[in-house]
Amino acid sequence: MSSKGSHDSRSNNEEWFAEAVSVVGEVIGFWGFKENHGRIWAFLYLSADPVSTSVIRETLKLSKGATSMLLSELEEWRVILKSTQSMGRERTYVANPNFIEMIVRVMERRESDMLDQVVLRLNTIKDTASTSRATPEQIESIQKMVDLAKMVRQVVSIGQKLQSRNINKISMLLKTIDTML
Amino acid sequence: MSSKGSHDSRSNNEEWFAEAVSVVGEVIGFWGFKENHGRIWAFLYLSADPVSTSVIRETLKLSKGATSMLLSELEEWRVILKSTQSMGRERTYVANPNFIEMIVRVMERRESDMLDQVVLRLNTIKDTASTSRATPEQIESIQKMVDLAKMVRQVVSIGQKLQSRNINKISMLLKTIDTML
DNA sequence: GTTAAAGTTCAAATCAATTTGAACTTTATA
DNA sequence: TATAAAGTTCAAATTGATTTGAACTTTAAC
Repeated sequence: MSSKGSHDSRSNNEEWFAEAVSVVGEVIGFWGFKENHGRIWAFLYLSADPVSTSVIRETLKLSKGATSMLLSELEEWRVILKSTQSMGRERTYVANPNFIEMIVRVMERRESDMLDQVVLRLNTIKDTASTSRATPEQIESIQKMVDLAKMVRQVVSIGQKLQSRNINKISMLLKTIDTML
Repeated sequence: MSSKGSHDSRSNNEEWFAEAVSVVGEVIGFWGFKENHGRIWAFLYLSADPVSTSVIRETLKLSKGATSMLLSELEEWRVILKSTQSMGRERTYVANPNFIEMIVRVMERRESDMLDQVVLRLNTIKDTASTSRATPEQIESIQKMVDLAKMVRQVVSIGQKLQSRNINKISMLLKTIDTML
């Protein structure tokens, strides 16, 4: 009766599976996204085959509305992908397996506009301050904040370039940098 | 009447000053801390002299309780420092001017425990999965998540080492890395 | 083109994070 | 050491984020 699809019956109802989904959810939640973004991604990442919307919804105990919104956000960010094969008339999804790409793309999207805006606003503030009775120290402080915002932007842009590389290569690069310091 | 201290009467009631405090608050809030942590830090950073608790409270429109809690958190993180000189019987504070130290210290504190726990939990999950009917692909997926968590830890540790250096040096390092890619 | 299942939207409900303020403790000066 | 101002604590209130589900739109099988 319960073995309609191939997913209920496999590992996704095991203890370790639920725990893994939960850990990833917590981490993603900690890092400023919704816990359920992480849970969905982890569920798909640990599933061998594409998973249908209803299986996601039922396994993770989400409402129809939440499932729809979360899936379209994740897809927009390319953290998950629509699979070509579909179960009946439902869509199915797979995880984008490239961790770095996923993290960086989402970070980039979130931070870039914000950082650009901050630089703009701080520059305007600096101009206004210059024509007011701000001290040179205050102008300098604002400039330092501009510099920091620009530096963070630089880090994000490096992250972008790292996208295509795998974790081992990046780890090696990081070790090299570490010994340079 | 209102010129008891030296702070009301200076630039902290100017438009650009309020705007700067607000921008920093938004950024800090965006980056997972409380907006008021950022507002207090910015206020102190842009003030020439140590600022008393009551001036902070009144300028930023915070309650007594909130002010107390926010200040002790910021101080615990060494984002701000108690000044030796005090206004009457009140404490006064100054900003820790080292941006990088501030950001990295707080990041480090927030992420480190979490990452260690994640690595631990994922390793436990991997063990359990191995003795269950998890596929080799699933075990490998979990291993990749462990590797990622460890890599992020590495990044945090590099950040720690960058602490003492200034923004220009780091910017140059980042440009070097960027061209290496 | 009907129809029924899947997907979307968004206002209301729920849940979580932050702030308040009154009661309390600590501290400094008289 | 008495006292009054500063600082702390934490339960309740507020504010903000997330989720739900009912009404709606889209899609694809017939």
